[in-house]
Amino acid sequence: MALAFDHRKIEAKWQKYWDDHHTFKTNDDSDKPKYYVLDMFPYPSGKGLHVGHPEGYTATDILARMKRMQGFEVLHPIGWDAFGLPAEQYALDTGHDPAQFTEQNIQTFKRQIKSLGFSYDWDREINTTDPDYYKWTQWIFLQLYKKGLAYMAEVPVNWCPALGTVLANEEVIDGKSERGGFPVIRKPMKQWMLKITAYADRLLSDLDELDWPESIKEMQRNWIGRSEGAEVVFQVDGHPGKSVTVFTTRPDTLFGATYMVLAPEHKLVDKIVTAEQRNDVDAYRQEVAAKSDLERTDLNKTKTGAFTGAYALNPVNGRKIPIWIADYVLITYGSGAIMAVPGHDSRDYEFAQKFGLPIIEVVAGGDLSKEAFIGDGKHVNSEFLNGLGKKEAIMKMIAWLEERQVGKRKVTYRLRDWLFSRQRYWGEPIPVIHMEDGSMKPVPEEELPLRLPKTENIRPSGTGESPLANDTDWIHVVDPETGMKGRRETNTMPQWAGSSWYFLRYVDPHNKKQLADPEKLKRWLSVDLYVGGAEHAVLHLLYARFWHKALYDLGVVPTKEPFHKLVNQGMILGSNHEKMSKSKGNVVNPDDIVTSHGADTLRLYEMFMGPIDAAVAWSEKGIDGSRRFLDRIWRLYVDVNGKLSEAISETAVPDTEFEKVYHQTVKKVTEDYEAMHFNTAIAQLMTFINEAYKQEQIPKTMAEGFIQMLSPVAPHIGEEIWSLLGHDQSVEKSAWPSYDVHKLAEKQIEVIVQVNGKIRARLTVDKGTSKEALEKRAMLEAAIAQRLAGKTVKKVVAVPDKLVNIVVR
RNA sequence: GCGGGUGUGGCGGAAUUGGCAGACGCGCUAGAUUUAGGAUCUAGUGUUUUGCAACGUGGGGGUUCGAGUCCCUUCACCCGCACCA
Repeated sequence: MALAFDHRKIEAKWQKYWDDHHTFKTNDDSDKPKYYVLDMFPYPSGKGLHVGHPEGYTATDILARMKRMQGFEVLHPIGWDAFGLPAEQYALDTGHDPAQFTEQNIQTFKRQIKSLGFSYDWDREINTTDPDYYKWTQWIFLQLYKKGLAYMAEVPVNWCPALGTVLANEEVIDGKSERGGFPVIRKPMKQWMLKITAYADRLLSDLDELDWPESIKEMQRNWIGRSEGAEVVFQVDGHPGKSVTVFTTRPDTLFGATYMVLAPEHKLVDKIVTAEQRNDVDAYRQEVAAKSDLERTDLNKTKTGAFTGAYALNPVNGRKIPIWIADYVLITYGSGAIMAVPGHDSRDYEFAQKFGLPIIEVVAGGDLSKEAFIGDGKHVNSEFLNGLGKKEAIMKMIAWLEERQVGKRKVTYRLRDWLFSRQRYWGEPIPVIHMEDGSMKPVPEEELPLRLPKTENIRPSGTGESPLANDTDWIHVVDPETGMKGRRETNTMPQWAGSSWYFLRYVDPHNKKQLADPEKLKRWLSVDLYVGGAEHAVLHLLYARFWHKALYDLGVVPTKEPFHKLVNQGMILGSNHEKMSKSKGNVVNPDDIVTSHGADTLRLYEMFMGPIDAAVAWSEKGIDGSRRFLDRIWRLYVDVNGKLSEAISETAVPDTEFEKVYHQTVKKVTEDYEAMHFNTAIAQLMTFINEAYKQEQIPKTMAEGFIQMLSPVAPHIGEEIWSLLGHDQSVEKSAWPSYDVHKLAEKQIEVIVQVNGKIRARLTVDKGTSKEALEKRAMLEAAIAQRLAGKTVKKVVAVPDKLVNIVVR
């Protein structure tokens, strides 16, 4: 039996030690520089931890542990994002109480996370379903309400019949619910909205300051979807006082507008439709209403529409143009109406072709018999714009419109207000009372938290009322001041509410009086490093930025942005390179690996698999290899009797080669951890061990330095060997090793000699040997002289410490 | 369709500012040790070739003394958005 360490014993021992000694407790009052490193807190699902979780958690843990050793005061917390649909669905399906079921799941997650040895400050654990926590979620909502950022509106919403609730735009993907993949339909309903659009410009422009992956920033930019253009007002012919406002990015093409299109849901349609067209229009609107979002967009390649019989007057030349309705114009964007310029917009072109509407060229350069011309060119058929390019023409047209008050410059966003209410039980109650007289009254702040009542029937009614509507005791209230009767809001908040500010609560998790002490917020914000999955690109990460900015405006938080640096960990795929799923049978359970190989091995392997942000396939052999490396370290340090090996010696004198490798290792590992290049850092640790095996003796200081560098990745074995090295304090309390630049560099360097770019010889020279000397030495090499014989040297390139390249003919 | 990204051995992946392609690990081969091993140690391992050498970073072209790296073009795959006026 080969020597191997007993991971079960060691891991349990050190986990207990850390707990007993509160090794990772953060001190708010220390003078050290701060480092706030955060994981996206998990949603505690019934399935337990997935191998994807430890990837990001290990990455942040390595940084947290290294930074502590480097003298930082580190805030590294964890908690539970525990409200939300999946647990509730499961509870419904199985007859569980969601509160109980969630608590159970949290215990499972906690046990699993603890078994992996992460250095969280467990005294700061939070839970979004805890009334002491959601008190402040509700408090934030009230502040938004008071600022006019939370309002009720009757809007066409995304209604998901299967889930019995409405969903935000961000939660609908390809016409289906993000959770569960159920169909979603459009339905007008009165709902709570948060005015995220008021922050559209700041959410967009402040992205530039963030150290985030470019792809995530780009997704947010696209989601916000700023576009610049103009609003143009068209009078409706024969209906004095009635007008249609359109938004266009190409006001320069106004002379080419040959018809208008309203969204089928547009309010004006009923007022302007002519008697003879009414049947057509009604039939078309019915047809559209029956279509799902998916059918309206994805599947709909051919244009459809109906003529209203009415005409609008083009403000620029008074020309009468027909008004149509068509579902390629969306009621949710701009003003729900467009001016159609078929010559220079491919959608309008397609529509005009199909319905035989006129096409006029106003920008030269294309071939309108084939397709619309989108590009830039000289304007034609456009009176005062003729001869101008696109940019000047746009400016001139806007000036013209503004002068006559028939239009103006306008910026439009694709971003919609955030639909905030859910007709579900398992969420924070919205703290508002609807009074008898129709007014709304916020629940007084001193009455918060407004607790979610315990109730038997949590099934969504399906009518658009929350299950809370069944709880008559809870619902009915009487205003103590006026005696007026009222009814509580029965909708709850979406899952994204609690996660939009949780990183603030970690800073001061037990504060009874405030969301968090402003002084502490000042000390800890913003988050220095935030790691999590890319699936939250436009959900959590956009909502959290919005709330943070609103709180910034209220003076609650001291920074404009919550997360300075963001990193997305990649997905861990099954060994068949497919996404892990039960049905494919390729799921790896972290518990099994912790039992068979140990937590240190799992952590090491997940960091060694590849770059942190890449999707990499799981490999059985790979995890064996990581375990083998730890065994190899153990055998180097520990003898058969479990004592420190005799090879590790205080008096050993290292040879310069080994010394160099050590200093290189300190340099590379320190830099690579900082840059989150964990796979290459580990490769360097392996190189060091390979070299160490070749030594008769290893100086103790180097042996210690190695363990310090290993311990952020493999903390249990790190602590165990550290104590064998004679330390009675955790390795966490030691100072990070440093390297000596002078010991890194060799005095002698190998320089390659190329002839026509091909390597023909190698020279060993003193470091810093001049170009001229290198050239001379190269020419004298036998192998080189041979190749130069009978040829003409055209050019010699010499780069000191690198190479000599001789070009011959 | 639009936007972003990725293509390197049998596999996961390394390669500052253009300067020895393939670090490290897995797998494989051989040897040592062992009663035995799927344990451990040592050596080897891009392809072709007996060798010299030639070829080699998805394909094609270019810039350069020199290209995985820069430019053009093309193909494949992945992710996001998708009638946004």
